[in-house]
Amino acid sequence: MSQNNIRNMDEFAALCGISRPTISKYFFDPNSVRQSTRDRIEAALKEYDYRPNIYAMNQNRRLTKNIGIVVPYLADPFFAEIARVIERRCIDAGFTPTLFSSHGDQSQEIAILDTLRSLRPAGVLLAPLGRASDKAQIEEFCRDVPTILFDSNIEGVGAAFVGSDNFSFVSQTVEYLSRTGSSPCFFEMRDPANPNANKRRHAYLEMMRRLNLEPHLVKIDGAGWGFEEIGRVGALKVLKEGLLPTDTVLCSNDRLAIGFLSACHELGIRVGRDEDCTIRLASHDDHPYSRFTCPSLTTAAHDYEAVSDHAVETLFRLIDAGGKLETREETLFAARLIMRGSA
Amino acid sequence: MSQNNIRNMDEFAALCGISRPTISKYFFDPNSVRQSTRDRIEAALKEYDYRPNIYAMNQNRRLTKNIGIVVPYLADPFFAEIARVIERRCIDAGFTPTLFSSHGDQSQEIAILDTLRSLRPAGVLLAPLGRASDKAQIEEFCRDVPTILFDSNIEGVGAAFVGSDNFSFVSQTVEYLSRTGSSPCFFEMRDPANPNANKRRHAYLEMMRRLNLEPHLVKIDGAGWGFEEIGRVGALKVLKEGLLPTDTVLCSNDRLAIGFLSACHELGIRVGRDEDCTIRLASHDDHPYSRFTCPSLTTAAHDYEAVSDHAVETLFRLIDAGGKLETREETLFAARLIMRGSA
DNA sequence: TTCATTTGTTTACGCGCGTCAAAAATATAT
DNA sequence: ATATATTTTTGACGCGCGTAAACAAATGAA
Repeated sequence: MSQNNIRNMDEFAALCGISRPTISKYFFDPNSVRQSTRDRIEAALKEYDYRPNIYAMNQNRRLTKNIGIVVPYLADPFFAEIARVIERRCIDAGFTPTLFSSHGDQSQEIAILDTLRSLRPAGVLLAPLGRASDKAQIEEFCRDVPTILFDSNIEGVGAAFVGSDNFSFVSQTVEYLSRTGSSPCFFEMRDPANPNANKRRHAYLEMMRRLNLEPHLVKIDGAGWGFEEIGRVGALKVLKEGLLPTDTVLCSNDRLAIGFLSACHELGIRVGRDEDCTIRLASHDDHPYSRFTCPSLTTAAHDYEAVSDHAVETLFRLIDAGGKLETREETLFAARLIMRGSA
Repeated sequence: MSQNNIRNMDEFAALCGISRPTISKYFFDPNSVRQSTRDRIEAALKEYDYRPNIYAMNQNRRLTKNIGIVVPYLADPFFAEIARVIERRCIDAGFTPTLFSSHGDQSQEIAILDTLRSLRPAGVLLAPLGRASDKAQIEEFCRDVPTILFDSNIEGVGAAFVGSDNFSFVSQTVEYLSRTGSSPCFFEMRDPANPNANKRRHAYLEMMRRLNLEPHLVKIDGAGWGFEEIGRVGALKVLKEGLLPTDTVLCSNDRLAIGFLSACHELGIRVGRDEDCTIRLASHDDHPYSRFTCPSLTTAAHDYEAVSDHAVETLFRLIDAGGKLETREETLFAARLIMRGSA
């Protein structure tokens, strides 16, 4: 690769022997020029190592190739993992994804939307904070920027929602636990930040009703995104005070369950399905660490790939359609029960 | 806030009653204009909600206000956490941070550097992959872009390095374990991806020499960034085959230890310092989950805040100095021993 | 008041690229 | 070969802002 310092597209076009508007077209969409032309450009690209100035490009383009990815809490490996998959898909499709984390904080989420506005992205994949979100602000943002919501839904907001089917999660765990032992109580935060938590509670109640079993909700205190600690403290209290109505516990999510397991260990309570165990524990999400807890967690797994893929594909359709979809689609993917040591 | 659609800085300047060059100055540095002028601009800003076009801004600025943050593996909450702190500091200082994860992959790390070049950032905070990094490429990048390395050092590359003092980590754990029970063997990957792992091994050997104890290295197979699984499989093998030379194990890092604990649980081996336990286990990093393992992990904690703060401060100094520091600084922060249930 | 210093204004140019319209060149089909 | 469709070229303008120089105004101390 020769070390020619090419300053701008004009110079590169001259070296290619191709006009600048054609080069410009190529960089917006390599398929928009004839194959022979494309080959010549790409040959020159290899030789001269020119890259267009992204700022000058984006200043005048109707539509940038940027895509914003917003997750509520990146220190949760679940979101890190889903962000990774989404990022990959965007890059493969020729877009430039930028990752943002709200870090569990409303003002940060709003600040991110503000930043995203001035980035003028082609589209945004947004997993809202949930209850903590400023819904009016998100709604306004979605009116201006083509946005797909994922993970956590806000009714009527955004062009589509892609997530997991909470009933599928809970029905499988409840059915499994009830069939293989005593029926579960439901362990959750009193004021869950995430709307999925509410859906899971309803699913639990509905499943227990269908199975003709008595439901028990165990609600613990705590706020914020430190779910493990909230689960641990809540479990300690419940266990010490003997408030657990059954010997089978279904946690709303894996991170609470991780805290629950920690509390059990502290108190010398054995968890699992062996004879010497006094509690069975299951939960939902198939968090990346749930395989490594002691005992490993029986849980219901998200279809990460399906959610990521469908969210991205929907966004691409939305972008192609010019930012508007006829109807707001809601797509939910079923869970897969993962049986491990804890129940 | 009136809904005046302000198209550009000219219009906003007119509404302010202030010339455009002054407005331009203000947006580059609000302190560069007189207080009374600043007040007038900010009053107008409140009223009219104008935001300059970032693409037009960055196209012509000598220096953008962008800062790149690159971590090797974002699904590791350790990096997510440090990235969060760094991000915050950059925003507070008036910069626009952008977060990238190499996802444990060399080609992605190179692609990120490529992207960063065209972003023309004021500076970059880079935590390299380590052994998997293409050092020549990173070196070349650092020649062009003001860069601070953190977490994982590459000798002589970048304007400075900020990280943790591995000897401080290992000396404290080795000393503690030796003092309170039998001396530890060192459990690690055969070919660690991260240079810190090598430093920790050397520190272990050196400490054992100083304490006049016989060192034992237990090396396990495995590649990639799935440390928990590598640790679990490695521990299963070592435990089943009775290859453990002592009943006290010091893991190179917490994620391996999490896998080790998982293996112990599978085999019914109790870990901790109680009388009925057969193994003591400790490690390094104070991973966000190490508090919630069963038993909770005795470990040596990074000074997250200190590392983040110093890395950011060094970068700001570097930017102020025009991208060059007289000498390449290496700053290492000591660890803090966290005694928990596992040892 | 006077003068030096800081701060803001005016005017003008340029950055690198998107985009448009009309003309020219090339490819494809008949 | 001719006609038609597709692609590229030419030439030109504009985007929104950074920046520079010369000048004017405000400030502040003596």
